[in-house]
Amino acid sequence: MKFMRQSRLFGKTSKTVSKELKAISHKYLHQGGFIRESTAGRYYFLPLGIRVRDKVAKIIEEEMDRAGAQKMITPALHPLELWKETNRTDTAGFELMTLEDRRGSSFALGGTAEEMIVDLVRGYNISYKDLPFNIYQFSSKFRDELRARGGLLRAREFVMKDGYSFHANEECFKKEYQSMWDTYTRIFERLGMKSYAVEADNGYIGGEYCHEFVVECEAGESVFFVSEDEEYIAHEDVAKFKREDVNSEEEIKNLEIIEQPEWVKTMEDVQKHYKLPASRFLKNVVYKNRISEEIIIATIRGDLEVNKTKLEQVLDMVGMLEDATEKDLAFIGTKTGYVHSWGHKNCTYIADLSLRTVKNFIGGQKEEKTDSINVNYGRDFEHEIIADIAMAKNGFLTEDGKQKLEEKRGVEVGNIFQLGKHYSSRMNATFVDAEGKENQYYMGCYGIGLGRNVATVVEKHHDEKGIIWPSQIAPFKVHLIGIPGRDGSARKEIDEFYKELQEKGIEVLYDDRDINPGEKFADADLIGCPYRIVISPKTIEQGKVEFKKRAEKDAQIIEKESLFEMLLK
RNA sequence: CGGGGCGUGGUGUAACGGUAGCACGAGCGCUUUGGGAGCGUUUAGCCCGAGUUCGAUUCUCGGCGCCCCGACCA
Repeated sequence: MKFMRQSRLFGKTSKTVSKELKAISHKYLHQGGFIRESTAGRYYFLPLGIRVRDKVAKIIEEEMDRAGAQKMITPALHPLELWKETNRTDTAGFELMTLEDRRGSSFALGGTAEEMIVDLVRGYNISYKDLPFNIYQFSSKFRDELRARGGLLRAREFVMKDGYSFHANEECFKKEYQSMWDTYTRIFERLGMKSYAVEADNGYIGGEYCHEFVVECEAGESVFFVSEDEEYIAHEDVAKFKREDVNSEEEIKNLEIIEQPEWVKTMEDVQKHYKLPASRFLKNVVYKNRISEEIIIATIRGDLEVNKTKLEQVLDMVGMLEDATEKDLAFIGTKTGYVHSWGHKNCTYIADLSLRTVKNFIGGQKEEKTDSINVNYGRDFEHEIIADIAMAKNGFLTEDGKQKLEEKRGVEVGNIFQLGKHYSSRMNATFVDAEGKENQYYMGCYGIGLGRNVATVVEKHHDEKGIIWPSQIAPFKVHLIGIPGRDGSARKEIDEFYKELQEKGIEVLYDDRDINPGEKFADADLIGCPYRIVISPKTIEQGKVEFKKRAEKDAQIIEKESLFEMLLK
């Protein structure tokens, strides 16, 4: 539908909004009559909202098609056995939603569709001649998020475009990865947003590398780091950085156990007590593998934080680590504040690279009244594993030490994953190669959440009065405001003008409601169509129309002809 | 799952151990008509359950739901 009388439109605007809605996109989309809450994280898309979302989907579809991908659709209920094949009933980071049918068959409500697609593909006799291909769908995804937030920014049910590509080998995959990279960049550009392709962690999806496309904005949850030349862009989960030497000029001293007052307990206390910066202390962070129950002690320089994602990757325990409890500490014979950097039994030690940057550490083996000083990594203790398991921070240097890293925050509007043979090997999905041998597929997958993109556009394009939609995804191109005048005499001309816009094929929302002009203007600003046209006795008298861009402050009175010319351009 | 806040007409809110008030909205009438207008009138509400009490919307407990922070995740 290209036109609509506002008096007939389902879904009203509201002047007031609950102060509980904090995200600006949530607020405006609710107030403007685009969405309505059902339960936490599940939303109705009202006529205005679905128009926008459909336009976003259309842009995505156009670009996916242009890249040679093919649209299809999978069922929403996935046989649970498939998820078991890849072990994702255990590792899926979101709580998988499951249900049974009357026969007792178990299903997962699809949260992502790798298993389904691989199951589909492996059911065919596919040869290398059929490869590569990229198949995608738009479908509702169900994720039992621990916490939904920010309206459409993180929902429990949302429509996602997810694509899956199948290849004979890595080289072929890499071309597709690049193609999807370019496709995504174009999509977000067309949606009116600048995106960063951010190196990220694959998480429960699997595979070895991936990129998040992130649009910078305050409401976002993705924290990432950008080098000055923007060559290095990485999510905080994976961001690498240089650990600078803390005190390389210092002489190495002998290890000593010294007395320490009992009030010295926390990191803050020791800094106060020794009057030294945090970087001079050893810090131990304890985790437990929730599946194997193994206790992990990560030792790190006191000024750094342990990066759990990196840690899980290094230990090959993706999605399995949780904070150790007091009970877990008791299991290895200690308690909070008294975890040693060496010597505990029944646990695995791992060191961060930063331990090599400090001479004469303080701490590492703290008892009730004593602590160790002049501890040197490599001399006094050494862990089996030493790796990069630290969080980067704003202002840290890139790995080569040449540039500063700037911390940014944004919304992850899409992602592309290298999956490699993660799924094809676990699910034994093969094709026949040129030599007639069975070979596992090399795969990638590519996702974009529609609602989240709608919300992100609002986060980026609004002012204090409401939304300012980019023309290409606005619910309507033109918001026609009729002011019939005191005696209603202009009504006829306004209706005629409305008809004229329709005949010319211009998308228009016509505010024909019998309310005050001020209310119409306020709603137009809130709804945010890119062009506002006002017809009133005043404009009719001049034989012209009033025209205003939502993004601009002032209106202009122009000839109808030049208006049409501009709108049809 | 941990911490905090909250649950009153469609929306936003107030008060109170005993009668639930206001504003917006919606309906009707009149007026008004270029930035959420006015007057009158009508409409509509205490999340659920248990307990304490003569009496609970109010106090207590439990449940459910919502928002925010964290954990988690994309």
